[in-house]
Order: sequence, then structure tokens, then C-alpha cells
Amino acid sequence: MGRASDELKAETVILRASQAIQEVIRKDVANYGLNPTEYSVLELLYHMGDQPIQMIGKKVLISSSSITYVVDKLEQKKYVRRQGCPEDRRVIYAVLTGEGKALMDEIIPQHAIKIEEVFNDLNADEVNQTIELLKRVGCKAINN
Amino acid sequence: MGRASDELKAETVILRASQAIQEVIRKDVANYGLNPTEYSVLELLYHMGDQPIQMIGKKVLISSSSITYVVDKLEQKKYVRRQGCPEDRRVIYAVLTGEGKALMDEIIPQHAIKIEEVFNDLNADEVNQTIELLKRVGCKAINN
DNA sequence: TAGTAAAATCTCAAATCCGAGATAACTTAA
DNA sequence: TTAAGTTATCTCGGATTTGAGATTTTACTA
Repeated sequence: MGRASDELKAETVILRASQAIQEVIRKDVANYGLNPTEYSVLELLYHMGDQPIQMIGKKVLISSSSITYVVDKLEQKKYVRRQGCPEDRRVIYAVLTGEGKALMDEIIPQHAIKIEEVFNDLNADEVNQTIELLKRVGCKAINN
Repeated sequence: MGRASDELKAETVILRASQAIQEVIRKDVANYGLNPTEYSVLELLYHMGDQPIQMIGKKVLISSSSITYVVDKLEQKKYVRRQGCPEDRRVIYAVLTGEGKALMDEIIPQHAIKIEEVFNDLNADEVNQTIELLKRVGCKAINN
């Protein structure tokens, strides 16, 4: 088995594993009336603070038109509001509302339990290895 | 940083890395008029042989209605045809056509080069580690 | 054997996503 | 300062995905 073949295999395994995790997330956050993208955006705002719309797209890796759509939905649900930036009037921040923060305060501990189950078979070292390896792969992939 | 927190981090890193790879795949296979799902299905049939429709869904991890849609598209493009199973008349196989096989003969080597770039910073051992770790995570995730 | 449960595929409507292009605001260079 | 180029956001149309439910076939059980 040559090098290139191993990498095609790695590609497949990453995609399958991530899709399986996506599915776990989908089912979990559906209990709170969210889809995975909405959860990702709320999670970003919760942990990283208010973000310009386009920064959300870069972090969550979705297209600009999708961000508009998702932020619309989250705004309808009152979890997020738009706030113009005075210094640069092109920029609009997505801001977590009190309701949004309260929701995430509730979701995240429950969600952590679900994710813990998924990584159950890995010890702490292996979890960290996974993080380090995939960080490097992810960075490389983003630069095409 | 506690255990649960590391796992939430691992979750995020896996999802980001896989989405970045998805994007690389999207751009690459777009050159051949395919989307990532269509490529995944063709890749499955190419490497694993003809498959019942529902088996494709399990392997590629998409819903039953999506498989119908994707196989329709691939059938329109003449890369795949449906073939009923005589033993169990509920089952329909997706079969790679000569054109489909020829296309994959062409795509896969090119595609391997693109993927190789993504894993450029990892040595052979690290690629294998990634595969092993994610296999275990993926299996666990599939069983909810 | 008859009747019920389960499995495989498909249909349909609604939700979500992307690409291309429009608009407004900022930046840079002549 | 002006003109051209860049950036951030949004709009719109079309493609893809999902969930719920219908249909057909098989498996199981009384």
C-alpha cells in the first residue's frame, strides 16, 4: 500500500468519522430546535464573542449567502441580533442575545456528555493526538 | 482544561478539518462535473463493487431520499445504472457502467495528488495514526 | 395459512446550501 | 480629489438534502 493510497484512505475515514459525528450533533441539537449549522454559529459566538458576519463564514466554513440565511434564522429565534459597526459601516456583527447565551448555557453541558460518549474509546493522550493531527491537516486544506 | 473540554475541542477540530477537505474535494471533482456526494458514491462502487441502494446510504451516510436523488443524477450522466435483484425484489443495485469506471480511472490519480498535498505535513506514521484514531471515533459515533 | 411486522425504495414538500451578481462602503494610487 | 479596485453583506435562482409517508416485497408468528 503506497503513500498516496494511505492518504485516500485517510480522506475517506475523516469524511466518514466527521459525518457520523455530524449525525450525533444533528440529533442532539434537534432537541433544542437547532440544526448543526445554527449550533456551530451559536457555539462560535459563545466561545469567541461577537463576530462580524464574514468572520463567522470563515470559521464555520460556509458560503456568504448561507451565513445570511443562518443568521436570519437565529435572529428570528431571538438567539442572535445584528449590530452595525460604527468604524466600518460595511461590517455587521452577529451578537449573542441573553436568550442565546442562556440556551447555550443549557445545551453545552448536555452536548459535552454526548460527545464524551463518542470519544469514549480514546484515552486523553489519544484525544490530544487527534486534535493535533487534524489541526495540521485542516490548516493545510484551507490553503487549498 | 478538563476531559470534556478536550473532547468538545476535538469535535470542533474534526468538523473544521473535514469541511476544509470537503471543500478541496468539491473544487477538485467540479472539474469533472461532479459534486462531492456523487464522487463518494462513484468511489464506493469503484472500490467496493456494485452495491444495493440502501447500502450506499449506510456507507456514505446520507438519507434514503438523498440516495434516490444522487443515483438518479448519476444515471442521467450514464455513470451508473439500476439493476433489480432477482433473489429479493425489494432490492435495487447501483452498478457502475463502463463510462463510470472510465471516469474514475481518470479522476482517482489526479484526485490522489490533491489529497496528497493536504496531508503533506504529516509523515507516513502520522497518516496511519490519523486513520486509526478516526476509525475508532467513527465507529463509536455511528452507534449513536 | 393468514396476518402483522419489518425492510427497501421511492415521492413530495420544505429546509438548507451554494454561486453569481448587486449594492454600499472603504482603500489605494494617480 | 477622483477613479479604480477591494471588501462586506445581501438577493435571487437553482441544486441538494432531509423527514414523513406511500408502496412493494419479504420475514415472522400465531
